[in-house]
Amino acid sequence: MPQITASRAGRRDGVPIGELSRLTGVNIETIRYYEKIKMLQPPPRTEGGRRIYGLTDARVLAFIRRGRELGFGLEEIRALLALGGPGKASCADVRKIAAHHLDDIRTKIADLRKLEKLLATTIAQCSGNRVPDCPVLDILDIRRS
Amino acid sequence: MPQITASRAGRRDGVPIGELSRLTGVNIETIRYYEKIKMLQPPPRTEGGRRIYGLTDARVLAFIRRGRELGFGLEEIRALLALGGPGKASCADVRKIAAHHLDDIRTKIADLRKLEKLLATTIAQCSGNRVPDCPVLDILDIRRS
DNA sequence: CTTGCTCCTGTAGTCGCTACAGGATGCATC
DNA sequence: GATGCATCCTGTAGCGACTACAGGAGCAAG
Repeated sequence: MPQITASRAGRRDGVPIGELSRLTGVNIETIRYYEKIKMLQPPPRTEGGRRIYGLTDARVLAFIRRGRELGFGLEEIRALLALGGPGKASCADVRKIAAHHLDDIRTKIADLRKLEKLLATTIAQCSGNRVPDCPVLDILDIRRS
Repeated sequence: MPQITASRAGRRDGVPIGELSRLTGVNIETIRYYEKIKMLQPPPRTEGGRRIYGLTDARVLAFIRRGRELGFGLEEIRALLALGGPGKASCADVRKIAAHHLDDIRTKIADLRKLEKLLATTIAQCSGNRVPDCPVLDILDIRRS
């Protein structure tokens, strides 16, 4: 079998941090940061002290990255990893986290939409001339709004 | 006469920081923070060293607060204050800052809407049962997405 | 004069990174 | 085997916009 005689966790040919960074699109410093805050397990090292990563690390890191892209906080992602991890995931728990996050997103969208409308109509009223009463400053100023 | 001979800038009856905080809805620590980063002029002090604020401070602070509520960054607000300040404001400049900010808001809304759709449809597919393949974990996992 | 509130300065923590400084390692080439 | 250069290491400080102390001083009422 060409399969692996691993030192620890099924890992031969590891990649150094720079290549993991390229593979996953996550910055090198960010990877080390994730290790520091325990989002990632500390990988084994070379004799010289350099980190060596395997497939599992790449997948976990990609998972984290995707979660961040979806706007999850690191703590939420940590929870999702724990749920998805040792196979004992209850889908309902995962769903709960995601649903909560969806609520947050919807609230943010609603807030931003209000802002957008207010700003857009205000800017539309602004001629761009040098006018003593600027509508944009007006909505900012308590005296008039 | 019980009246006060104002020390500096036409200011009688000043209020202490706690009252300014109540008046404007801005946290005390935040007010001091604004002073430190020079969003606010350092106010005069009592003999004992306590800050005394006047009307102008309250208006500026309210302006900043409103700007923050509208999602402007402190640097943008600083610029707006400078423009609106000594009466020499060109409305076009104000408009430019606001329009740029509006662009940002619209971009954020668009991004969040994409996220919302993706998450919402994914969560909808989730039964909540203990299923080996959780759709929510699936979109996070590189293997399937 | 004591109680209790407000206020003071200064520092450190939040979140999720990013950007150094000042070295050590590893690999290819001569 | 020496050299050069890319990559890596640790540790610390910075970003934005605050918030949260710690440890002390001021001040008004009873």
